[in-house]
Amino acid sequence: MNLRPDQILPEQLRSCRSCPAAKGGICEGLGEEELSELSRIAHHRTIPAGQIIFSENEKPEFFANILSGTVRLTKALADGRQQIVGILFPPDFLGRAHGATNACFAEAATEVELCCYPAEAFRNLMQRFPGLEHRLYEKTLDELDAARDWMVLLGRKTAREKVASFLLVLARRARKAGCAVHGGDEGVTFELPLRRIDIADYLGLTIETVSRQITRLRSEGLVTTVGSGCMHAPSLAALAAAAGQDEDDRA
Amino acid sequence: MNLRPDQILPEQLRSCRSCPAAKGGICEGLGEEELSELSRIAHHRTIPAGQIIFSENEKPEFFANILSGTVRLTKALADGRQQIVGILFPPDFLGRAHGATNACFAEAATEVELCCYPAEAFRNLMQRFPGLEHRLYEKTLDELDAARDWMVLLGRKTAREKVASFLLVLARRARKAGCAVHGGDEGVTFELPLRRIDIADYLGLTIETVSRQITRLRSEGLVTTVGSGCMHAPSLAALAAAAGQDEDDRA
DNA sequence: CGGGTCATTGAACCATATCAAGTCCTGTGG
DNA sequence: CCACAGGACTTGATATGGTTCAATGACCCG
Repeated sequence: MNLRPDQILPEQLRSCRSCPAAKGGICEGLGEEELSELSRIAHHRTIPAGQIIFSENEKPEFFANILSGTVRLTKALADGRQQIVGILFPPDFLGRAHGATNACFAEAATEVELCCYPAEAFRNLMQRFPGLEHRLYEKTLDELDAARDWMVLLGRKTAREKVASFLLVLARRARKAGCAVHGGDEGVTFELPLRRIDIADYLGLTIETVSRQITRLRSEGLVTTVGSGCMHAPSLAALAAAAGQDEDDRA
Repeated sequence: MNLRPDQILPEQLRSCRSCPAAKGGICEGLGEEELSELSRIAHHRTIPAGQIIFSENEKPEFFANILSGTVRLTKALADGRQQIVGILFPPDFLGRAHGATNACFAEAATEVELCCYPAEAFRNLMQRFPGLEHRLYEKTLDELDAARDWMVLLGRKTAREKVASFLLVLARRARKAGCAVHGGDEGVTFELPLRRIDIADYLGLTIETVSRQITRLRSEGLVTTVGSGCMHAPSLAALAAAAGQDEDDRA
């Protein structure tokens, strides 16, 4: 299965052109040379739902772009209490590009497709191409902003606001993905890529409380259930109000 | 007061050599040229306790190294609820080096000394010197780790564990600053740079709960009060246990 | 149809918030 | 030096939002 570079390269580069993670991913804006070198060390991998992608305190073996699916980043206390500290969607980057060990667990919340780069080779490329490191830095700043928004949620929001905030994040993502340009406040239908237990671990609640609050938001007409694993929000503005959001906050 | 570069440079560079933020700061490991260019655009500033250093959603005018004092980064909900999303000490870097606006408020928790760089000039230097951006990226990754550790605290820890965790952070910092190499678990004396209200906003609690938990930890012998604004922890291991820490966790 | 997982609902409890006094500092002016 | 004013902190009593424990319901897959 080991192809020589000249055999594998054209195929890989072709796939880069149609990559779902090209827009917004770390590859965006890279030059021909960077992209070609990146594609040379890349390989795709599919990971079934529920599987651990890498573990905390482990030496990282690879970094990856997420091509499809949802990844949850978790940390746990000694007695088993868990907190989800990040959710990654395409075209997010997975892995801590510097440092000796992973800072948290990464698990496939759904089936996940990755475009993986061996750690050693990727770090070499980063040293050679400041533009690549620059893209990663920007992505990390965005992750830091998201983490801090979540700290506000965890520390200061009520259960209802927490659940509404979570649904709002999903709804906004879905709207952006559907790239609806209409500025109005029309409804959005979106998938729930997480089970109740994951939502609870993300929001610092119990599954029972999450369930009750979803029921409540439903009874208030802020969301409706569309079959299993799918919801519809008639008004993002109303949902944002329930989330205690700072108006224009994009989180 | 405007000096020509050849006049200001030697003085500035000399002060860089004895800079309290040199060890661990972004300047560490930079070459002569980088350092000299950085020093050329730098100016020092002292900010009294309680003053806002910059505001959320504002275009950043400068970035800075913290030379002394404590800075709190805060976010607020529309109705006034507040959450501290980060605490910065020397030699941390203050500011979001990319992006159009500040992501949160920065306030001087104590009197603060800064080494400021005008935003525009600093970003130019970053483009020219990948090594500088690399240092900043590493620092940002550390901040992200810290933010995620704090998410676990906010989402999953009890009030007692939260307060113990906070005191543990301060104690570990003080120990490291005193650079005690003795591996044993001796006591540490440290300052409390935050008032109760700040501690509460950092831990997602009320001041009353913070006060009660400190009283409780004191009565349990885990800490003692040393005058005003100073505490002593006889055993970091015991404090870590009360913090529900993952043993070797350095946060 | 049966067994498993996931989600919902109900009832009781408890940790933390809230409301309300008090106490301890610290600086200031007489 | 004392009196006292204001802020920061502590302590107490009560309320409550969210957890816990337990049962039930919905769905999927074999």
